[in-house]
Amino acid sequence: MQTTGQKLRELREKENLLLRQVAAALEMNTALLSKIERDERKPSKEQVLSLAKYYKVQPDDLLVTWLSDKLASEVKDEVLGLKAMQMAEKKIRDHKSRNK
Amino acid sequence: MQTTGQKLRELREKENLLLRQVAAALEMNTALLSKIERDERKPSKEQVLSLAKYYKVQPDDLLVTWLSDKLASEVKDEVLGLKAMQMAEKKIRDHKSRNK
DNA sequence: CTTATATTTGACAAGTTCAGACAAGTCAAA
DNA sequence: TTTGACTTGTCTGAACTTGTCAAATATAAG
Repeated sequence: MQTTGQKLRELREKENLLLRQVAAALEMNTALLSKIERDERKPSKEQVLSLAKYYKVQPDDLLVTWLSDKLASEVKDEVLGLKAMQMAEKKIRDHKSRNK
Repeated sequence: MQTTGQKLRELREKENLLLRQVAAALEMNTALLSKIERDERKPSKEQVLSLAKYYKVQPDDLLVTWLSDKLASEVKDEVLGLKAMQMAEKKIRDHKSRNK
């Protein structure tokens, strides 16, 4: 199961691109991109979308991973994390069916 | 499906207690407790535990709800929220089995 | 009505968090 | 030992949050 950072690094390496190159194309700092790829900084939604566009991949794939990173990090130290995830899932389902 | 605030309000009303009383017992501001019960402020973990103790209920019940509130709010405006929740759930499971 | 009490609201000060920048560091290849 | 790629440590400003206070509103009772 991959993180956003891992996916981004794979994408970049598959294309044989340098951090410098990608960073420049997206007008972002090289060190920052390095940190993002190593999950030391969380990219913004906009950054994820820009990167998906740049690498020409489905934005949704990256976005789901990115969101799941945020969720997982929220409960990573919590014993009750899994139970909470399941309850949250129900809440989302309910919330959705309410807008139908 | 209830929020932490809703549960707390139910608990208090079941005991016929005033905001003022509960707040005083926990050394917290009345306005703050009011906001927490209406989900206008998110209680800290410590506050949730204090409240559980005060009302003499299973801390875990409240804690799971509290955590799930945080998770749900993280994805509430996201179309891909549900998919992300499911991926996050896998991540948690993996993470757990790794510590076995 | 008037008063008393409970709760809510809005605005703000203080505190916390974190992305992003920069400079210095490591590492590998040549 | 120089060069280029990436990483690391540190700092700052901006955005967000929390808790408090004072004022507003609601509710009940006389």
